[in-house]
Amino acid sequence: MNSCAFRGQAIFKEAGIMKIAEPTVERLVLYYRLLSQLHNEERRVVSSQEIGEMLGLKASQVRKDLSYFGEIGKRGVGYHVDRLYQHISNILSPNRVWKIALVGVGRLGEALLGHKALRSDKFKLEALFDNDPSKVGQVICGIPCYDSEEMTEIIRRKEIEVLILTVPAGAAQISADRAVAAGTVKGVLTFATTAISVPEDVLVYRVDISVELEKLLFFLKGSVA
Amino acid sequence: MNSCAFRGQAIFKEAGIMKIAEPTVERLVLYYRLLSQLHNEERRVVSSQEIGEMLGLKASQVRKDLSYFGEIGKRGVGYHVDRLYQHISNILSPNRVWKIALVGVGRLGEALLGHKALRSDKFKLEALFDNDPSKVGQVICGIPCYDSEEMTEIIRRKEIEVLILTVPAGAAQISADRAVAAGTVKGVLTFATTAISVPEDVLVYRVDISVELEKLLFFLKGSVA
DNA sequence: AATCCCCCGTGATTATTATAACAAATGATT
DNA sequence: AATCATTTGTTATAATAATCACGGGGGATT
Ligand SMILES: NC(=O)c1ccc[n+]([C@@H]2O[C@H](COP(=O)([O-])OP(=O)(O)OC[C@H]3O[C@@H](n4cnc5c(N)ncnc54)[C@H](O)[C@@H]3O)[C@@H](O)[C@H]2O)c1
Ligand SMILES: NC(=O)c1ccc[n+]([C@@H]2O[C@H](COP(=O)([O-])OP(=O)(O)OC[C@H]3O[C@@H](n4cnc5c(N)ncnc54)[C@H](O)[C@@H]3O)[C@@H](O)[C@H]2O)c1
Repeated sequence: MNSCAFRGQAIFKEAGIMKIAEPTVERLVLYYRLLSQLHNEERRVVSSQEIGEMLGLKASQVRKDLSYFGEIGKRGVGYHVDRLYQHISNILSPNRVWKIALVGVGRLGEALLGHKALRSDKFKLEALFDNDPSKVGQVICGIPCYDSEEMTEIIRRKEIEVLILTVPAGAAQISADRAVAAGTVKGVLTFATTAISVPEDVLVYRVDISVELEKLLFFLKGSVA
Repeated sequence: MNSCAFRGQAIFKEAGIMKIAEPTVERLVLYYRLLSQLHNEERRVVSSQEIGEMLGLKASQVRKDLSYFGEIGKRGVGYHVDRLYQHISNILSPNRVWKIALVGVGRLGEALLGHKALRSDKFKLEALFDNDPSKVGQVICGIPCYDSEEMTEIIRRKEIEVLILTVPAGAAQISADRAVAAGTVKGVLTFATTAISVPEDVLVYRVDISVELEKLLFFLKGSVA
């Protein structure tokens, strides 16, 4: 089963190629988490209605998302928890273990290092980079920290494919440039509060905490008298 | 100028009520940051084309977003940097200084505390909450940390309106419940990797780092051979 | 086995968001 | 002043995403 980035409702394509919309992938991860929980609770079946209530989604949305991958539920009954869990797990599982690196071992970088989000069997964190002499050369959370000046060379040598950027805004572009120059980087997850420009074939995802807070406050302004 | 949360393209309403789509608000924050930078560089004018190039957006998107708030640009010329900066600042500025609290002073909570995202004149961080005895009673980054058992009472007394949730997933719902019980909370920004359920009139924004990483990996799988 | 209520899968519809296209305005140039 | 190259504001259109609505299994119950 192949898949690729796509803006639009998920559709089956003749050639066996499946294109899944980003909002659907996001919800698949939520379904996966929920199923994991239900699995642990030894729950046997669950309906789209129930999934929707637990995640704050419409039942029809849940059914549509799940139906993109074949008829996995049972009419009149619901979805078999373990089967659906395994199914979504297959969909989300990568076809390889990605090699990743984190640039900027500051407050946020260290928080990430300590968190389970970076302990996944989908990737292996192979290197850290920083320009702070007190960090370079250290082994932090079991991962060696290198000088960011050597980034291009080390990323190329280690064949790092994914970059997590937790450097200050001013260092984001130069860090991205150094990493991309290695030629191995396929994707970047950036937390910097600035836009970065990379070659077209590098996929960038941005997590912008300040923006989310601003949006919350903006819409609060309108909803409250 | 009033505004409220709304799913759909921004429209002027007769009554002077303006409804702005969330994607537009998100980009407004990006425009604001960029304008701040251009302002510091003493740039005088900028075109929608240039803004778009710097932020990775189409010029037509930029013009559309900016036009919701009246004719602020000058045809044949572009947008006057300082004027647009001030204008967006007005749009984004709250009609009050929000009182906020942060629950869960762990790795992520502390990273946020140290970051400028929580040093804004749009809100005042009034309280921290944790259930770790080594944190309760301390003053962390200048903010007092209270026992999470006392949350309802303290939030009510301090009239906290916005909550930042950085507790483990298992503590997210109980924390939200305790806070909401105070009756003063209007909005929540949660980083927990779980859904929380709150009354309809409480606005929830979620930042889910693991989900973003999962999405990146999923779409990498499809884009790479 | 007939009846009933349940609940999935899916095509149709609606809602939302992005892009394109162009008239109108602006300042520069001749 | 007329012409021209620009660049906005805005309407029209396209693209994307969510929801509805219903056909059709599925199993329990009588
Ligand atoms: N901390 C937060 O809660 C938070 C919230 C929102 C956004 N962010 C964003 O995340 C990023 C990191 O924030 P932070 O709070 O961890 O900052 P920080 O200052 O604590 O850490 C930044 C790290 O990057 C390193 N660094 C600086 N320049 C570098 C370079 N050229 N190459 C390699 N490393 C370099 C520094 O030595 C430091 O270790 C920033 O862009 C920030 O805007 C952070
Ligand atoms: N650290 C990260 O980079 C990261 C990444 C993605 C998601 N998250 C999410 O953010 C949240 C916090 O993560 P973290 O890494 O900071 O965890 P952490 O364990 O470092 O911190 C959690 C804090 O919450 C406190 N706490 C626990 N139960 C509490 C309760 N009932 N009331 C009040 N406080 C309580 C703990 O004492 C601790 O100080 C989690 O939901 C996590 O999934 C964190």
